[in-house]
Amino acid sequence: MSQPASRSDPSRSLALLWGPRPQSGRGPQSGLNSSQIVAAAIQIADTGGIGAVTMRGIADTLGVGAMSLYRHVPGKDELIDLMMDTVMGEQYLDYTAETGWRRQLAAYARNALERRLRHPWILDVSHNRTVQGPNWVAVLDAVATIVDGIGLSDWEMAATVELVTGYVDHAARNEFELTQADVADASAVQLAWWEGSAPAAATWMPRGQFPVHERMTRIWYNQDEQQDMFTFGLERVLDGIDMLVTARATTHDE
Amino acid sequence: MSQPASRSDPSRSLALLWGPRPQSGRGPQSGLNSSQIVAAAIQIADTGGIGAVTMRGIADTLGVGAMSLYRHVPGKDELIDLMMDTVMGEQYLDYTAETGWRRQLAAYARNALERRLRHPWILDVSHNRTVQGPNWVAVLDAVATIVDGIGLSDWEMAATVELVTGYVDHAARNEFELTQADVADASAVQLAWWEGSAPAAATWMPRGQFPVHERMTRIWYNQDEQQDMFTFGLERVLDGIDMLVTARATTHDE
DNA sequence: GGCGTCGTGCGTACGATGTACGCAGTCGAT
DNA sequence: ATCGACTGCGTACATCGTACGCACGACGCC
Repeated sequence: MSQPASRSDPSRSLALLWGPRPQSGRGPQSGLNSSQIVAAAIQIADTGGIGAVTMRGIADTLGVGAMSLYRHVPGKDELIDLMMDTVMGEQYLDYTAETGWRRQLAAYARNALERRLRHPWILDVSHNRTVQGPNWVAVLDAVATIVDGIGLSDWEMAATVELVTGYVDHAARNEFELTQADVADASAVQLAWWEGSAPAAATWMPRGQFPVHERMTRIWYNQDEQQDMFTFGLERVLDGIDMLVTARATTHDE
Repeated sequence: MSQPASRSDPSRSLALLWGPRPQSGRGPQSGLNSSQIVAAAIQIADTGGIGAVTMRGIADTLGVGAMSLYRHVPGKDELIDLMMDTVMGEQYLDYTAETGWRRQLAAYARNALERRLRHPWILDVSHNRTVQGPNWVAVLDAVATIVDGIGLSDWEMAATVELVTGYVDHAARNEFELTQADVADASAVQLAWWEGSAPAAATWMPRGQFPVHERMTRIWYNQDEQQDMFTFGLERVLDGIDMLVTARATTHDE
């Protein structure tokens, strides 16, 4: 994929995401379409991460030639935009079963976390790609609807949605990292270093120099803590929003 | 750089980050060292993003051959670990000039935001790299020290630090994105689409289908709003933490 | 039916990137 | 002086995205 240096024309992605599906013309009937390509790409990403997604790999999975993909998807950038919007389609949109904005936001957050953990490569797709397709927009609209009418200004609503979605991304990232074998390995190595149990640790580790950090390290590197940490952080964020909403209601009452 | 698929042995990075600098031996005196390589890499990244950092590019900048870099840095993964820790060294560590944990956390957050905006490529380095060097650990220790002794358990402290640092990452990402020409371009295109002013918009855009999202879009895509949004979000987070700290103090008083 | 054009699949080739391997030369220890 | 450690780096290779153009099938027009 293109690194965060530059990317292709966003109009190409927008046309793909929102435009009508191309109708068959005078040429031979195609045995391939963009949905199949996107699905294969998602499957590969789910298994091996975003880095494992190559045009050749997708072509192999589909049993076609690599270059034939380009008849249906203009480029890899566009393909990734399509992938992102496709998985966005898995996001639950209706939270009215929960009463009150707070419960609804919490439900959204948990659902969003699940989806990220099911497709953790989402977290590794550069955020330089803000081309939003129908599913993505629907999700944002659903979240924004939760905080609509609770007494916040449009600006505050926009900032609140951003705060919550950003929190989910961050939390998912942390939780996912510790499930990765190589990251778990790195964490284990570092934890061992800090605890002085690694062979070379005694040579270099400045034990005692970062006392608070040492106390925190055992918690940060413990995979079993992450679920509770998600809840902790979410409650803090919701508490903060709650204070604002309450202040708004109080001001409004006067 | 290696995509989030797998990465090199973390011990190599740890040894580089924490171990002693290699002493000159019997060979010719080297005109090159890892610090120069890291500095050149950071300069390239600051200018063109993390994607612009290539071993050949670094070698060109330093006027040496690409392969000679490998005498000093085992691989690109390790180089990036070094880069990360080096810029971490720019983070201010002493916030005692501010009174109270809340002001101190806010000061840390602002300083951390600045650093990220100065080196935005940080945000694009995969978080699969959790190998922490001396500077990184010092930063975490400093933040953790701010919340030490305010009545939270170790676990709560760890979660609080995670919440705040995650918030800064997310806020920086949003703020930085909108300064990027290509992202600004994508945003402008999309905003035009949503406002119906783009040439092809009338054909495909489902105007009216996502009413709340449409109201939010103008705010989200407006670069001038981001600074205020950072403050908004930070205050909400700090409010949430404050509620907990207050609750702890109240419980303690009883 | 024949011809021309559109549309599909895809092989070849190329630029870009990380890095394994090994050569040539310098330096220090014996 | 010799040998081994150490440095710089050229060559080559694997991998990856994709430009270009060939071959063939399908459709519309005459």
